Amino acid sequence: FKMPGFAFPEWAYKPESSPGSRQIQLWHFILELLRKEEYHEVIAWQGDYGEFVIKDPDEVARLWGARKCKPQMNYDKLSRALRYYYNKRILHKTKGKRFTYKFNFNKLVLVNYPFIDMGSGRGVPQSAPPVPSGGTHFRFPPSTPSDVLSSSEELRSPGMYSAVSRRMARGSVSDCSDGTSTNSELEEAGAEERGGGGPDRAYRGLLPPRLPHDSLFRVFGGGPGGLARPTPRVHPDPLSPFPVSPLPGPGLLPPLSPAMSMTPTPHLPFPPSPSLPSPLMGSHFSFNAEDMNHYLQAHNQSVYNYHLSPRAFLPYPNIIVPQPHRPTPDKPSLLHGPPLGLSHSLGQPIGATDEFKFKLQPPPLGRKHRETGSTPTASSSSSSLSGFSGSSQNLSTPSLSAVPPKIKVERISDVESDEEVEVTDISEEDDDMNHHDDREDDDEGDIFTPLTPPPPPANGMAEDDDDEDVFKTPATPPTGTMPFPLLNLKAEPGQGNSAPISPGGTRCIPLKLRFKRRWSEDQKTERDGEAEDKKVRADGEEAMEEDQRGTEEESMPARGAVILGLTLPPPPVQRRGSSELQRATAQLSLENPTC
DNA sequence: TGCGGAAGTG
DNA sequence: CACTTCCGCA
Repeated sequence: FKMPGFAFPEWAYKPESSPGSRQIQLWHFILELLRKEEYHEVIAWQGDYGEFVIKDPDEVARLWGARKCKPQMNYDKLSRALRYYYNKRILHKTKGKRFTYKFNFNKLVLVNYPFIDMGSGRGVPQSAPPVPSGGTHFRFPPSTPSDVLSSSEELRSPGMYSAVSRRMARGSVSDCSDGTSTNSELEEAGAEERGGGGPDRAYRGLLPPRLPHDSLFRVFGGGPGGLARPTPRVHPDPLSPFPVSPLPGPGLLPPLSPAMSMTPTPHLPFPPSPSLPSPLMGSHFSFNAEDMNHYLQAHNQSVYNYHLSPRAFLPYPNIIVPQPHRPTPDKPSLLHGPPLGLSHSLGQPIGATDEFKFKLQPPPLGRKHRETGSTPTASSSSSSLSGFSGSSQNLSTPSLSAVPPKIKVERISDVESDEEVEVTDISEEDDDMNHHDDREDDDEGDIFTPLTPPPPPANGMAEDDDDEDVFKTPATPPTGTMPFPLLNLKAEPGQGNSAPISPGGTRCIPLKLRFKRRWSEDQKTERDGEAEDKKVRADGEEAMEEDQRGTEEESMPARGAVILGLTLPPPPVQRRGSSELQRATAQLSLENPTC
């Protein structure tokens, strides 16, 4: 079935791109620590899905400092870095719990990181060893739209660790030998062995216990065809074939639906486990055979995915993010036109496809811009954003005009990218992207809603969907950018089949905007005051964001991570790559012994 | 404790 | 870019 086709651009495979190669990023590091039992004493999953607690801040800081060769590192600094992730939407703070943060895995994130096991916490002793294979590494999608565009050349950041997994198993979290003993510990310690239990472990590692794999699977299942894929990317990139699953594991599963094959769903349709116990830690997840299977499958998928770097997707419109499985496909299309075209290809029932954008950050503001405006504070009011030099185009900045009273506007300039980004960011937006259109947007709310797990039975899901948004694919870039890809998209080369939807249009933006507005409105209503207080980022968005936060915190969790699926592109595939990749990645691993 | 601006770094 | 460093505010 499908897989074969996945091809990604070469660059996607380049080691350089991989996360590993680049400097390790804090969140990668955190994830690594979390996956190792050895470190459970210092940091561990706890609570909701992506929630983790830094039990020993100083130690974590040390480890981090060691890794980065920054002996001066301390929790204060490390925490600043973590805070920095808030804007990127990689993390957020779990209020009320000390040293507790939470990954915004909800959706996409996992694309590359399918394996992450977050949560093992509860039910299992924290230590549940991650599956050996599952490496967690991967990278988020950082790119900004612009990047994407530019990417034509290659990508820079993509990366994924993955391959390494096996190696990883061993661990190498830290490396620099700074002397801290920890390092050594890391390496060996682990091991997974612990034993425990049988199967559990296995999957445990892979996913968070609760994740809704189901959804994933479902997604996959869906469709028919897989296919979707193939749009040919316009890009020059050579596609490299995706590696076939390298993993030895369970093997691939045929089951995956073709279309989705890669695509994981972004968010789960519903909360992972139906039973969410209390939000607090308690949850237990049960492991059922089914679950196991799911995990396994997931795993498999991940395999496929794992190498991908988000960026890779960018170019490809094909990628889709699976949406909740809604049976109805329609929606998807609805959404936007297909700017990219993309995705939708899914063909699957799923309707939703989204693209996701990788960029995490919204436009948090431009740092630099401040300069200009400098009037930092003051600005506000009047500020009209003046100047941004750069791009500023201003597009519309609709809202700007209305700047609320305290808003900070920071940069709006980026316009293009920013916008999208922003939009995307907003978490809920996915929906937008997806389409959502009509119906409920609530979803969003729902999504976040605590408990609300709508347990949709099987496919249901409908509504909710989206969730997070954090990472989306690149959809259309703002300006119409959709450069090549899009266009091409449509074009699908031969593949054609798939996409029922017509690719072509632009879809996203408008929607997004819409959503935003909605959100904004809604939320604003609710919160109003607050949101504004904070800063507003650019226009309306803020509202959303904030909303999210609030809601997210608690509720979000449910959705699990998502994995995105991607459909892959074309054909070209060749597979060569996998092994190479792995190899490369393997090396990358975390180690850097030498500082 | 946690937040986030600002400046600086490679 | 992704932090790191420093710092004031809460």
